[in-house]
Amino acid sequence: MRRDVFQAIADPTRRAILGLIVMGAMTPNAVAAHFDSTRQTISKHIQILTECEVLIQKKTGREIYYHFNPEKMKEIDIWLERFRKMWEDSFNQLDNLLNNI
Amino acid sequence: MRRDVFQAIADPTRRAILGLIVMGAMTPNAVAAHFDSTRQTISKHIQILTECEVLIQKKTGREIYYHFNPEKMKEIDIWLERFRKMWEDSFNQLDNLLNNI
DNA sequence: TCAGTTTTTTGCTATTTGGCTAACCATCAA
DNA sequence: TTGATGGTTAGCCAAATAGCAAAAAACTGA
Repeated sequence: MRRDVFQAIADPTRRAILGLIVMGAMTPNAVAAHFDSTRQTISKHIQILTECEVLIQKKTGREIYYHFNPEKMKEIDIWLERFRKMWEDSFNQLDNLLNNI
Repeated sequence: MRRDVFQAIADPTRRAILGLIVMGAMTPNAVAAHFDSTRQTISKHIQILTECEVLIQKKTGREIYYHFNPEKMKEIDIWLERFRKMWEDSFNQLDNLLNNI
């Protein structure tokens, strides 16, 4: 069972969940209220996000608050690093120009 | 058939292909030489990357050179933007500290 | 034209995924 | 203790995915 951050953010629902939780820690029920899917389905998505540690759970009583973990998301940013220079590099823009002749 | 950049980079083989092609445009055969998979399988991966426009094909004779398209990859960078402040923000580091008490 | 090369397309598998319902724990408040 | 609430797990299904082998295109060069 491959469970890395890249696979985690491949699903649009999971990206939306991350977009919610980054605003502030939430319980699964609170998250599910924003979607049409059942609580069970959302719970599964949250579980996948937790398994690859992009979310961290903190139990308080019977409620579980899920927090966003910046460190894991950073991995994507780091991977993106070597590609980023392609759109920041002005030489590349010249290269694109030449290729489009 | 969902075909976006996020789904495209979910597969480790496709990430590796992108890592190769960003160094310089390549033909499918040249790409396949770097992997254990068959040429057909690599061709399919390249096709998926092309469908979501993270690769662009340029035919020269009977050879097809695949080029990296920075613009599409940029979409990931843009999506990441709102999360990025979480690991750049010094207040968040304080927040992490408080949560770990 | 014809043989050879490069690349894609076409089935065909096995596995994974995302979604559901129903059942199951754990905890809170009467 | 008992019912309600918060959350996960189990079992099932349809669709998508990744991989392969084999066939078909498309082009090159003799």
